[in-house]
Amino acid sequence: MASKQQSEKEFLKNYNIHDYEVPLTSVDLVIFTVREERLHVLLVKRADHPFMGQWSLPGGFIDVHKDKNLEATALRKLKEKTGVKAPYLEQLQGFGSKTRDPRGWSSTFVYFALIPSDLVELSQGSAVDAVQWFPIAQDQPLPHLAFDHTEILEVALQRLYNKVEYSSLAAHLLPAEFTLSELQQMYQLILGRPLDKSAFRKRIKEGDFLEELNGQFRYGSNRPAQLYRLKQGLGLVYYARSLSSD
Amino acid sequence: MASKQQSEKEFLKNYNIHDYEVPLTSVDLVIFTVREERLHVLLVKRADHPFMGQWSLPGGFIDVHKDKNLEATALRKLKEKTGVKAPYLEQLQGFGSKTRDPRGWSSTFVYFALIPSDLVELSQGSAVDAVQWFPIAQDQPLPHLAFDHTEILEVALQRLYNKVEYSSLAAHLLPAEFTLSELQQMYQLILGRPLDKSAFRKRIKEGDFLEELNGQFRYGSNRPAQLYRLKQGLGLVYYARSLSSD
DNA sequence: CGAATAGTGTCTTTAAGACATTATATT
DNA sequence: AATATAATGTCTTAAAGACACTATTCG
Repeated sequence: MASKQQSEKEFLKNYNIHDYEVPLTSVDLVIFTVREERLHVLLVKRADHPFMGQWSLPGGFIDVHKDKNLEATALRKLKEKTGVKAPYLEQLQGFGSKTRDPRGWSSTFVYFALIPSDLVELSQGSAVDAVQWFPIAQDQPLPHLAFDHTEILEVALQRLYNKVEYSSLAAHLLPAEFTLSELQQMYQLILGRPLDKSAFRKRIKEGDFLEELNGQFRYGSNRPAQLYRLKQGLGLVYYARSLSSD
Repeated sequence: MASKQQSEKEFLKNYNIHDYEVPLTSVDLVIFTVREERLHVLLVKRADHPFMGQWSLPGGFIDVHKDKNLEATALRKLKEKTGVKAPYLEQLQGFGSKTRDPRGWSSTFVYFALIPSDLVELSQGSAVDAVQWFPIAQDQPLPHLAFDHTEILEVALQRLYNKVEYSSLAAHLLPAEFTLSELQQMYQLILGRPLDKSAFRKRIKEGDFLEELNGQFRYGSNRPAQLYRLKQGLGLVYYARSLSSD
């Protein structure tokens, strides 16, 4: 153990993390997409112990050589599993306890990602038998998940539902170009309730995070709909007031 | 390395975390209080390398034997430094990178605590020379902090300012019993702007997180003020609308 | 033209801001 | 009574909800 007398340089030369009992630390991801009018979450079947053969959230250990920070680990894992490079990504929360992993004290930094389904190419990673989208729906319960991943997924869903109420978050589940009606449908799908068209559009205009694609429309057997895309480099826009108050 | 053929039990018997290069993992705390009409943050002077002698946020390593989960580590550290057992405590965010600690890849789970100043008894911990409250103010810059703690503190302050706008958070900085005027002053102090008394009170009543202490008043050379306390077991109350929109 | 969805306008409702007024203690 | 702060009431404002109405394309 280091003495107080030595210099910082000397101290670092003698420092060895393996002199201490440390927790396992990993990064896990809750990746959502919407396909076929339904919210889905990405799960992987574990190829190794512990919980071999069970479904779990994608994730893994920090590579102390490759990853420069936590977000880099999350992006690396995301790309391995989905091929998506630039998703909406934010940190959800850390989870850590003595009991969540049979190997011992374990902690994980969980990230929360939204990706438009048109960008996804699922790939089989080296340590997984399978990668699969599972719909989030009452009538279709998810399989039992490894570790505390059922609880983590629940926290992620709450974050999603809440944040959609007062921010532009839902737009990140759509392809790059979309109409206001498509955006409203996305909000409705996630919130599980219809929204008033007029109020919705006033809010979006107020938020000022979309740009009109001049002269570009979505055509159908009706009046064509103006196409929009997200203004670049804006991040999320938050509203002063939540979508509904009761 | 474990083979896929063995049982989970066998696998765990042979598993050794020290076979891998793992990041350092710690828990740090941003502890706020308000004393003498000013927001303060608790800092400790580091007694050991690295950054010996520099001020830093209180924190330390997870004790894999004592701590049952991350929050337990945070509460243990908080109690060691302040004597406070049941503060307002929430997880702020994880921070982790190759460069934040000279010992190597390092990650930390940062917790955010609010404590009423009347409960605090500062104590000198074993690994610190000093524990001290520092005022948060433009005209009084904080010392240069160890690691990335300046950045972490900035994130915590933003969380504080934001959350006070739309929740009952500020009430957790007051002693157990307080008047509505005292509560309003606390909000004003943190937000740095005056609030309208009538609007403020309507909001608090709407939130319904206070209970009147029947017949108990704060006396002065004026009309006595009704005393209130937080309703127990409620957690934070969030408003549908932020305090001000411009 | 009819069907269908896009897009806008008007009135109401809700919660907050501005600000005046009343209430009740001490000195 | 004067003073000080507590507590409440009224009017206005901002943004959302309800809902009707107009616009524009295709078949």
